[in-house]
Amino acid sequence: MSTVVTRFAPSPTGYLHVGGARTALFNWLLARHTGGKFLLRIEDTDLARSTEDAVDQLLEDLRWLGLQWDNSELVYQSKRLDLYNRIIGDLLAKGLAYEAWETNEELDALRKQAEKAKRAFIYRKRTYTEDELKKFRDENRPSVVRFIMPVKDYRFHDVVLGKEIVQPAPECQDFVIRKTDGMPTYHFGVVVDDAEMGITHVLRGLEHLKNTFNHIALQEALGYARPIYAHLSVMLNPETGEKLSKRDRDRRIRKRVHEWMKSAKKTITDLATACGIAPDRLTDWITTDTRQLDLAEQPLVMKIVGLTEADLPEIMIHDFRKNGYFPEVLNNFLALQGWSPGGDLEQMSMAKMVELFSLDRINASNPKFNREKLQSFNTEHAASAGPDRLLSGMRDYLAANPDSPLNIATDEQLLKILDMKKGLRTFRQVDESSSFLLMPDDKITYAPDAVEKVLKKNDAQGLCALRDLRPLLANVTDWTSANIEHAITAYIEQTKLGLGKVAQPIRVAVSGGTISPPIFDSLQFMGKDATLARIDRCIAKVGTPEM
RNA sequence: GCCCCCAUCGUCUAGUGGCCCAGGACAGCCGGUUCUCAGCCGGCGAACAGGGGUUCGACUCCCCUUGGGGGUACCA
Repeated sequence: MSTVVTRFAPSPTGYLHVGGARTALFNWLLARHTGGKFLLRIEDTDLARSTEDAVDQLLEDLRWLGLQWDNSELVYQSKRLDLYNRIIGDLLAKGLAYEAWETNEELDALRKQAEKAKRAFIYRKRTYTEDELKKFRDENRPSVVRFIMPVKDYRFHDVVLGKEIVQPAPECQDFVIRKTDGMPTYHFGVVVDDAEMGITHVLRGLEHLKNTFNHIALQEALGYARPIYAHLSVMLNPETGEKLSKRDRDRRIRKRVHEWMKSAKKTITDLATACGIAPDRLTDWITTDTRQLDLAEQPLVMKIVGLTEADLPEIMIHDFRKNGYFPEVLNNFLALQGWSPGGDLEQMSMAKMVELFSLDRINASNPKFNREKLQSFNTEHAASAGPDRLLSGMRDYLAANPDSPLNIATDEQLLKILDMKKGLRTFRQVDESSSFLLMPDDKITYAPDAVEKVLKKNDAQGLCALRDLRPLLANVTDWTSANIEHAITAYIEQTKLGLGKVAQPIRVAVSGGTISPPIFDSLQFMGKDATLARIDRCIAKVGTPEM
């Protein structure tokens, strides 16, 4: 009985994305379920795209999710070139691989030609003439190393698909194993490292299905054991129906910018001046679909066109953290994208998932990622979580959102706010609806539509109520929620106004908007002086002379 | 173009030939509760893509069509 060894092998090109996180989760679950090991390897063979920052972000996200890996020393492919070169040298010496000199342009031309002839492009070993070889060397043309893929049928059993996948002999081709820059290709790196690390189960995205044949051929040539393969479905964006991608956020902003220009009758130049980004840069971005705003530019543009963080689709794990989800809920939800324990069970702890996880209950069809259900899970989890978990969750959210006014709150204050916001969906929602409680007075801005609707409408009825209420509240000696309620209820009975007609003006005066925790509790939280000061300030700012 | 994978309510799914005129969850709709947002309570509508087989019997097995997705790199 050999133990299970799984791995997650991301390439460090940015924050961890949901698809990757699900792959990591499944590998982690399998390892934990079987008492095996879960290893982490960094596939940084693409020199142009890999960064050290990205590695840090990746590790941070994985830790946040609680997917702890078991290798104390991270495996970086970029640090293993000696090993790869030794093996490639052997392959070359044995005549199982060879150098090839075609340029990208030549290969492109061949591919186009094949497509025109309606057949697949297959690369097989070419013999170069002595003259050609001399010419290549003379002009110092860089070469790649290609593996001679033995021409035969390849087959393997896939656990998720539950069947044998076959590649017929005519589709075999000699693929590149070392690039001109001296780095191994993905195919070569995975095969060598999976074998070296003793990986027994490879769970990875479906986009790798056809790569598996290359990997098998290499394993056979190198005398490696074949791991068990399980290819996971790809998660789809419900809006586009395509693979979830980091680009989706940019798309959303782009769409909104178009709407904004149309409805507000603005141009891209207006946008550029408003957000302080060079007009050329923005024009280039808006006219070229493949261009993306970088992380620093996004918020500037979003602010102008009226988009908030919460409006963008979360794609990166970091986005979910910033938007105030529990990591355990995200894991639970991600697990359900393609796996089910069977029956009606959906909401589970990590421990329960570990207990119930099994490969043969993984689905092969591609799920569309549906945020509403995730939100609902988060809501229910928050409702059943104890104060400690809520507080630590809130603290974690605040750490990811250093600009929130709630960062100055004490634990006691946070606990009170959390208690007032029972029924919360996300921590961001708590933040957005409660941060006025801890903001300095002069940071409160009054939302124009709230002022209009709640204070000024009907001959400024709301504002009048505020003026009436001001002395009544000043008379409350013991400033508790219950006493405040008494005072206000008395006023309601006397004036025959509904509670809504009175509570809303106070809410606007105190928070600037129409959303807050229950109003009496909010006033108690702020204290008498702060409450009266805000009411005065509101009357002064909003009150009209003719009143 | 070529190769491959997939197919149950709008979405995620349960269902492994009779337990299913198909169950759950989210979303939706209707009603109730409430000072706002949320929440909560009660109710409703909603699917086996189509066509052939196999079988006493198909959501479940096979084939075709259609639809969706992925790959087609010196990216992983």
